[in-house]
Amino acid sequence: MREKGDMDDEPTENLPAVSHPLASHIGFLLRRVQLAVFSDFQTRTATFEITPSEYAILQVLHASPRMQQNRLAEIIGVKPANCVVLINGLEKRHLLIRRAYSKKLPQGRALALSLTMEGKEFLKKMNVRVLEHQKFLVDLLGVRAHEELRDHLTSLLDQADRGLLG
Amino acid sequence: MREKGDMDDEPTENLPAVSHPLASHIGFLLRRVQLAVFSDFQTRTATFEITPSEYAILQVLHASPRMQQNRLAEIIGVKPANCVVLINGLEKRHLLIRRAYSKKLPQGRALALSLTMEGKEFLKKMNVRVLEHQKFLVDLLGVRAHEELRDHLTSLLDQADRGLLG
DNA sequence: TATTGTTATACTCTATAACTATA
DNA sequence: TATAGTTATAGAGTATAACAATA
Repeated sequence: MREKGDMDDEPTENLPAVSHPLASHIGFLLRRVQLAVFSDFQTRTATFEITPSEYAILQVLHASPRMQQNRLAEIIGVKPANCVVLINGLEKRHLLIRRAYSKKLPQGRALALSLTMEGKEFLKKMNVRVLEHQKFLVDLLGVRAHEELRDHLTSLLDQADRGLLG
Repeated sequence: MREKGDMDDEPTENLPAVSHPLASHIGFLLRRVQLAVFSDFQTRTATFEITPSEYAILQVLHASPRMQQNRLAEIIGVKPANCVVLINGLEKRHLLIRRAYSKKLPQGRALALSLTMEGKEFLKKMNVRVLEHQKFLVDLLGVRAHEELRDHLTSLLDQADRGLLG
């Protein structure tokens, strides 16, 4: 039965976003949540004037020094061409160095990337804020849910890297 | 103890991406997974020539006809100014219509957005592919993990909307 | 006059192709 | 000559401010 107010040009009542059909779309949720999480990251690390992608570079090079650019680009999910610009900026700030390999494995024009001492100290200071950011997410979700979220995202990412997705 | 091969200019061995410190960064995982999931969505719906954001608009308007643009923009997480362009394109394709409210609630220049019959049929056909996309994700993760992922993302999104994040 | 929608614009991110440099 | 890196450029997505239209 229709109520008296149910007229054709009446606007839809305001509803919380969660009640919409998009609420069950993983892709939609991923996009919204990613923007929010990045925003929190950026806010907490604003004084370091660094983007999430640049942070990813420093973090990967800290764990795996003397890495090639192409391999680094693959890991952080950025095209080699775009990675160049990021690395240029970090090199100008003396946070990392490019060195030619003198021998061994790589072919062609391969360069080895490593953090400078300055870069390591920078990363150490920045990680204080990044850990606060991560702790904030854990506190919001709870330890268990945070682990589940991380594991499920990792599972999807692994399968995407194996070509089962995308 | 250091092995004989442990020289200073030797490159780091190749490792699966998952072994990197970024593997526990929710923000990093969200970005990578979102790109992969969107890519699968785009591939499966390529023939409809529609972006995820445009799909979100159609889906929301189907569930909530006569919605205002500002409210729609808020729900799909796009600035009103950018939403205009998306709506223009969908209107030119006759998938939705803009109508002025003749009376009642809204103030100012408010317009009511609704799907056309063509828009509803378009969405119905497209949803066949979108459901395949969603089923693919469920199959990859398993029903239980998919639900957990959705719930955790929703939880984070709700708290972000309440200003606790970002 | 407050609210809603629109335009214009700029900035970032991402994608592609063509080009350079090195083992 | 195959591999790695670089340049240039184009296209999305996003953000902001100024402006126009309507109750």
